[in-house]
Amino acid sequence: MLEKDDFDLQNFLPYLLNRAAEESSLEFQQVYKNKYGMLRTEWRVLFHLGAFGEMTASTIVTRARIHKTKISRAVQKLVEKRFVARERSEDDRRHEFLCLTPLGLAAYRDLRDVAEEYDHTLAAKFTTGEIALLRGMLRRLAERG
Amino acid sequence: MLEKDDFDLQNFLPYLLNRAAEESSLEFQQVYKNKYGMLRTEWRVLFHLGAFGEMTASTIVTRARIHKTKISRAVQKLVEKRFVARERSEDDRRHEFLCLTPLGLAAYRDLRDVAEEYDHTLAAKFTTGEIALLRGMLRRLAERG
DNA sequence: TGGTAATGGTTGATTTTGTAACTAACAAGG
DNA sequence: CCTTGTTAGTTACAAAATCAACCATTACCA
Repeated sequence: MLEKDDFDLQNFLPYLLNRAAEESSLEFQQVYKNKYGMLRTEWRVLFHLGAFGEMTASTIVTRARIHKTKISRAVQKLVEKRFVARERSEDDRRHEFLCLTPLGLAAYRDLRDVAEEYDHTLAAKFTTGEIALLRGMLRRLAERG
Repeated sequence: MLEKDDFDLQNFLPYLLNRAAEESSLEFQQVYKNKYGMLRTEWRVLFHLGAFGEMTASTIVTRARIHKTKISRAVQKLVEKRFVARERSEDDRRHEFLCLTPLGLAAYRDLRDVAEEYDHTLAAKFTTGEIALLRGMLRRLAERG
């Protein structure tokens, strides 16, 4: 009934990945939450627009693999906060281009700097080679499939 | 306004870790969801009890780093499903020991086998040495602090 | 003892998410 | 043109997560 067994939960990759992701996101999460009242999806949208420039919501859906309802609501919030502006395409009135406002750009740049520093802190726990390998492996694991 | 910049979002560790975690958990999630109607926290509690044996809710809180209200509700669900039995300690009546029922043990063993196979599939994308290094790095990233 | 704090766990109110159904705009074939 | 199908994005309602306040029990200590 209260048996014990040798399955190595601590090494089960999905569990390990989730735990590492949660733990390593905690501090950075506090920053965009406390400083800008943003949720994770909002942060991701902001960063996509900041890093890659103007794009539509459905492009973000594809690139970030986030469900369209989450994106839709995140964009609404960001528009309310005046971080993002939307503009309907004249060619195809279904498309809506999103881009950062000056206010959104300032927030993005601020958070980008925090993110870069945060990334360095995490990376400092390992050697350069290890970190490069880790990023490569994570990218492969993140591929759809 | 619609500026572009060179911040490498795709290599930002917290983002990469989250994406890899989400992607690599997807399929396994379907299994415990469709087969046993379990949520992620329920699965985690089940696996903790299965892999490490009888323990209290607060021990799981500490080990798995999940908030106590989530654990509390997950345990309720598992008890309803007759997967887990609870028993108050005589020594200290605040403590409540949790353990798997025979039904819960069967579910655990079934899912453990699926998990092991799933883990092998993920690991097969890399060399043995790479995977060992990855697990080690993830464990370090998952440590609190 | 008795008062205060700490621990283990639950509950309730609010926020966020997930699922599915929906509107609007366009495309393509007849 | 008109039906049917597809794409972009929103909305409604149910499910789940979060946060704070809450018991009950035990520990500490004046």
